[in-house]
Amino acid sequence: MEKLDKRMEELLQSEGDLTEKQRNILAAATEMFAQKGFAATSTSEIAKKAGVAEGTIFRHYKTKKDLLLSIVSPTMLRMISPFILKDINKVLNQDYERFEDFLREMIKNRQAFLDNNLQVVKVVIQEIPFHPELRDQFIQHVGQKVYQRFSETVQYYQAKGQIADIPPATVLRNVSSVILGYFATKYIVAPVGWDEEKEIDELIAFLAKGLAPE
Amino acid sequence: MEKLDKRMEELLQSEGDLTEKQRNILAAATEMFAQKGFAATSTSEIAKKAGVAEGTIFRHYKTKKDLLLSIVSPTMLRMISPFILKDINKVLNQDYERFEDFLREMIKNRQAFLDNNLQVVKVVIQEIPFHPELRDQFIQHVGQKVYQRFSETVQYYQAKGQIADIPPATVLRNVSSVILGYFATKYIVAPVGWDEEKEIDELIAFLAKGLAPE
Amino acid sequence: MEKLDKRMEELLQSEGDLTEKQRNILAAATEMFAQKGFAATSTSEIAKKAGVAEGTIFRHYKTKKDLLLSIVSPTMLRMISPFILKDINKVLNQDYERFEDFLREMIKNRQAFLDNNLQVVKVVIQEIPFHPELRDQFIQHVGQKVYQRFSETVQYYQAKGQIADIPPATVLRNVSSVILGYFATKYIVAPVGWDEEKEIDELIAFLAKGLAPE
Amino acid sequence: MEKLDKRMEELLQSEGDLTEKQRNILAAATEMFAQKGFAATSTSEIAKKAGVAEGTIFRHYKTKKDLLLSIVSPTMLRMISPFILKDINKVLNQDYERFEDFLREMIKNRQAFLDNNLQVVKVVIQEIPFHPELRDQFIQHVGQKVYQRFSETVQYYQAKGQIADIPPATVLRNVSSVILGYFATKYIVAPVGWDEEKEIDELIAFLAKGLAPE
DNA sequence: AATGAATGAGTCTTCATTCAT
DNA sequence: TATGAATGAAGACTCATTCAT
Repeated sequence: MEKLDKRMEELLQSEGDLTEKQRNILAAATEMFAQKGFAATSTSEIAKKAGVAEGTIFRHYKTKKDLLLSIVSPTMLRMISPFILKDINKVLNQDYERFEDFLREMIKNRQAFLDNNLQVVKVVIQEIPFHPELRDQFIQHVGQKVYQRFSETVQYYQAKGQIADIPPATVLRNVSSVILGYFATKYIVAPVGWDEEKEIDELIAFLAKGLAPE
Repeated sequence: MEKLDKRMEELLQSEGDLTEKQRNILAAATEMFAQKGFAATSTSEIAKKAGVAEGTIFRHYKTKKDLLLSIVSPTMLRMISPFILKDINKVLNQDYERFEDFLREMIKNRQAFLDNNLQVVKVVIQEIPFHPELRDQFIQHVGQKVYQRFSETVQYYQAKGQIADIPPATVLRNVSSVILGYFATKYIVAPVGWDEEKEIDELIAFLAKGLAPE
Repeated sequence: MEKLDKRMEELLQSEGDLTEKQRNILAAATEMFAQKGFAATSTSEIAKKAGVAEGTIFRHYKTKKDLLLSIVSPTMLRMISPFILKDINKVLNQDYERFEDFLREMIKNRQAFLDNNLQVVKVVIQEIPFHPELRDQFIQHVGQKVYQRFSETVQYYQAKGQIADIPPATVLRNVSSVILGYFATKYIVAPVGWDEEKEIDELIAFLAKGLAPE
Repeated sequence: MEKLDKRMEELLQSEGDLTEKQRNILAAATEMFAQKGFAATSTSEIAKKAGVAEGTIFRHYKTKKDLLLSIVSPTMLRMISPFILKDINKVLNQDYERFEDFLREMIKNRQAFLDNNLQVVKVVIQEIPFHPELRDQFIQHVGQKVYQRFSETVQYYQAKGQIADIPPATVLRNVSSVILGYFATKYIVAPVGWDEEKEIDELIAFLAKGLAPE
């Protein structure tokens, strides 16, 4: 955990040091990767869109793949940040009387993140299938850290009799599936007349009922 | 619907006419596309793996993209086939007393399909973000046909008092999310000690409870 | 000369034996070669336009180049036929009192030929620069036979005092240049309001005056 | 005319900016195009002969066709330069008492040009039939500018009674045909014992007599 | 630090030609 | 005789990366 935190700090703080050109490169690359995919995007396109010379990209990122990792790795960390930030996590565990409240907070928090990072998240999701290291990184972080923390939370609410006696992994699976389905619908299908409040209420009700003890 | 059926027949039956070389090409391409993605797979790799000359690929598929479409389009149709085959659908609607039974049948049926078509489905899912025509095709078929048929089914069980008064679209979303999450876990995470029967039971119980009227 | 005549007969008569498919192939190839050039025309295009299978072309013509030669060689012979047909030639020499009359007959005769063979002639002219054998063939036939026959004719009219004492080669050059310029203008530039009779009269007058003794 | 001059300046001066590699590419391409034709010359051949990597060609010329145009367009302009350079033209009109003198100057001037640009001119002539844009460019420049300027000159000498009352277009046609025939003989047939002075004298005499009033 | 010209391996695709049917 | 599937070499062009300036 110490090591992870350190690496995360490095990654996240490193973005403070970026020159404007570097930021342009990252922004351009993210946009193109999200749109056409990593493999179908050429470094010359990125350079053009970023307004820099092609050589400049390779001064900052040794290879094209390096550029991808520089985008994807910190994002993956930020995706799961609520689960690895100890302080916040403690709060989560104890601040919310009911599992529903915890869920609602979680959704709101991640929603805010998505609103600001839609493209990068798209890149992460789209590229994971093609890059084993990314997959490993993802499994290691999400599967390990998130599962661990989430389990504790679930057990907490199970102890309070709010969740049925189901394996925490199954709870995690169902909760994530439903929330992901919600986000996917909102951000990809983008239906007209989408009533956010009502949708979230229904979603939480569905989850709570489905997970409640008989 | 007639037109769709016809096109489907064409697509699906066309696979009967395939020469052995064509089948090799499709198999090799599917495998590589699933593994490395369309854009990162070269036609020379495909040719080598298929045991044919590179030129042979282009005799059968005008472009590399054409080859992708020849893999993906029929698969998309087969993915949703239970929803567009009138007869099966009727059966589904009426044969199952309880919504749970309908769900169980559905899951079994699609599971069998996945068991035989895992790779192609992987290609479909992975490539959709990068090819607008695929997305359109998908939305048109799934969003239209599946939604429509599924809605009828949902309303049928709502009338029987087994499903709460939720918009069918929301029911569809939650059901698909949970089932997809189940498949994703099974096929991607592939956890050790996976007890299929028990998982399906839990999954159906979760859905049924979550969707049941208060 | 005997050999030439024989080869010519072979070439020209051989066209009688052609099957319909062969004729289609020759016609299609001629059209495409005239339009896009030999090197830029593919055998598959020719096959398609001729309505035959690609293999069929190679059954009749061993190589693509062979097909070109089958078009070009007989045409080259027909282009210069008035000079190698002994009988006609004799007539030419003696039937026309004045050089002008000879020229007029010549132009009319070649014009008729061009009207029927414009495309093939186009191919001949366009491809000669790229195929040394064609150039050689051309020089041998035109440079040898035509020059020889035309020289006799010129000398005949020089003896009659109608042409100045210029080397026959120079006369040939100027006469051909002017006639070619005339045809080029007519067939390529194709100016509106082209009065054929008047143009020919002027052309002959120009040549006659230019070549006349002081 | 202003626009043309500008474009010409651009085209011609642009050749000053060429790097050595670019010059090598142009030289190699010209040589190969002249010898085998545009369509039959591969970019890899050009690269090899120019001593550069194949990619380098495409850094300077977006397509192979672009490379052709970069060779052909400025050459076409230089071919007709005596007719579009106002100052020279004025001189031509007035410096020469007799049409013969004008012709002699013209021939000498163009001969010098040909001596230095034989290959490029070959390319222009050989490729025009296959590239409509080239043909259009040629017709527009030669047909328009040259015809116009030459007409004025012809009318000048007609007014002086040196040329018969023939349409200037016809004069232009005959003069160009004969001069082209002269150049073709000199550069293509390249006969032994060619006496340049004598040939030009005869040629001019032929033209002058042929065009003189009765 | 930034450039952009240069590279050559690699891309998709087309080609002329062959051969089993 | 005619077909058209199959070939693999070659085509034009693009790519990620390097390096001298």
